[in-house]
Amino acid sequence: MVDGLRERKRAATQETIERAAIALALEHGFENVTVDMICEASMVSQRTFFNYFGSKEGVILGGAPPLPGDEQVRTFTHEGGSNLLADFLTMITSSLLEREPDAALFQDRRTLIMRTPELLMRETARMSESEDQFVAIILTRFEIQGRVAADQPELEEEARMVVALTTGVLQYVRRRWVDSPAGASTRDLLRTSIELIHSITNDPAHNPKGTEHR
Amino acid sequence: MVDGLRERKRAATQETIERAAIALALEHGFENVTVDMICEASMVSQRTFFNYFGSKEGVILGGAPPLPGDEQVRTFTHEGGSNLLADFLTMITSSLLEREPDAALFQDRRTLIMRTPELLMRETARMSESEDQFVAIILTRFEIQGRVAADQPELEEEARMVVALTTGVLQYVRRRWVDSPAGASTRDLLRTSIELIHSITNDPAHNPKGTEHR
DNA sequence: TGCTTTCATGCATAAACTGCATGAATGCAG
DNA sequence: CTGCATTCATGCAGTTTATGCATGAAAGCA
Repeated sequence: MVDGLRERKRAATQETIERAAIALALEHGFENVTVDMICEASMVSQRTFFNYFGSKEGVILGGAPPLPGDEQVRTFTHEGGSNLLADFLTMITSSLLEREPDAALFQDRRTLIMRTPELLMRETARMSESEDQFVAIILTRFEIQGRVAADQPELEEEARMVVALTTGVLQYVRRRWVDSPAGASTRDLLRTSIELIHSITNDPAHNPKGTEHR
Repeated sequence: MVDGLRERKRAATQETIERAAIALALEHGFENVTVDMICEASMVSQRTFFNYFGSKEGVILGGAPPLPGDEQVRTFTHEGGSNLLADFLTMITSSLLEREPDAALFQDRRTLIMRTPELLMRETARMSESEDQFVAIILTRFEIQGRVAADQPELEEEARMVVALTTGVLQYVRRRWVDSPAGASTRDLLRTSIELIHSITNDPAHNPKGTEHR
């Protein structure tokens, strides 16, 4: 008795609705799809749709906020290198790229979010809502690295700034994601982005040495 | 003939609605105020409200996106120091603090936006929509500083990263704005923020440690 | 077999918007 | 100041997202 019949039915219904919604939105554009259209395609009542997802955006964004998994957090806190921002950014992007059971559905979902400003904005907002949890993760890393909380407030401020900076950089990374060839390496993109940040913040003279990318 | 009667009436109506909306939202909270309430308070029809502002959010955010004025842009492009990010951040925050005719109304509006996540999100989104204009401003500064467009693409990438970073830092700055004493100096806040960024990104070992394979 | 919990649905309603028609106010000749 | 064109405020009907409530059916369980 792994699953009750109820749970299985519930999961099936949810998946049906999600697939219908994503397919419709990919075809007509998110804003041109009504909840009624999704309901008809997935053969549920409108009320059931809202019981499951709460909003039209919810069905595309998925139920849970994109938080990193336990192992990703562990890697970040315990095996971090010398570059805090880079490591954190790596963890976040990993969690964004974490795939669900169905890889194709995952891709469709990401495509849809990327091409719909409103959805992108919502996803960003959702991540900001998790700010406190991110801060906690970073503080854990500080502790493990021996940066004790003699001055907890300062450490927390630093952590919050890291989260804020990451939010910004993510905007940049996402833009590069959408209008870059499908197979482009995320790691390369992150590396060049980090370098760019350094060249911006590491001035004063800002001397572009032989930094050739691509 | 400075103003036609029409223009004056129009301006008066707009102001009446804005004041009513902001006052109501400050008192009851933005989400607890309906458009109908605003309309009743300002004695216009609902249709007129939407003719003026297009949306419930619009009446709080104001008509125009918060873009820096010409003089602010000039200061940024011509009298910039060695710190690109700091200068740009300064320009943006200045434009956010630029006051309209009525200073009190301006303050109310800011307070309201700061304490309402949804409005804050919208304002952020609005600013992101102006990304291209910001990039153009930064590129102008590059040009004036002699960084010629031998490699335009790289310069543009750098500019976009600056805008992205600024978007992130703004989140941090705004949070400090809301829960800090009213008289706190914006300049000090910016300075400490910039220092924080440097201490985060200035790690000596700029060594892109090879992380796991994906 | 009966009882409880869960679930899908219908119904009513709120609230944000939009399109369209219309009459009134304003601007502008003549 | 008179007639015409433009602009404007409004009413009205309709769409869409979203919520609360009641109800009967299905699933779990004793």
